[in-house]
Amino acid sequence: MTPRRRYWLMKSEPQAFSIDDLQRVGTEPWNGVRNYQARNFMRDGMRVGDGVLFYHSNTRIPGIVGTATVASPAYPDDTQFDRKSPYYDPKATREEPRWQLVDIAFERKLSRTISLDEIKQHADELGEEFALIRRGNRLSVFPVSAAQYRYLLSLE
DNA sequence: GCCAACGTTGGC
DNA sequence: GCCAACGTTGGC
Repeated sequence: MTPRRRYWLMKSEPQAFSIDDLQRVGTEPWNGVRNYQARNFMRDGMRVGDGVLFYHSNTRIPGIVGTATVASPAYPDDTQFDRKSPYYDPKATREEPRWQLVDIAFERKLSRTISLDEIKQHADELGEEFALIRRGNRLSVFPVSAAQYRYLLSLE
């Protein structure tokens, strides 16, 4: 039996890597995640074909700008071994990698940004537990329910 | 194992 | 650029 598709939200700073960048390259290793909870979601929760809401953070109008899909199982993030990378982790070794990632494939760009501001106005429909609008939440990768995924895209 | 210091995230 | 929130580190 095919497992039910899961859904995720992934944040990226557009000046570092934007939805347009993803559209250009098609598929991208989601490197640089250095938070254990976010890593665990990628390593233990994600499966090929899962749906991803692509979110622009730390920008003039933060919000959801496109969709993508999980395109690979989790595998070690190469940047942890690279001394020249800003993501280099001296405690990680090839034998015992610490950080994992998945590949993300472009699906589509939304016709408009569904802004954080707008998302907050729909807090009731999304539920209190929706991680994006919980106070102080800084996770860059987290699960979204199928209902939340559908609802957010229905705002487009 | 506690917790102060420090670093990062990300909205504003 | 500010700063609240909060995860991580490391001394003890």
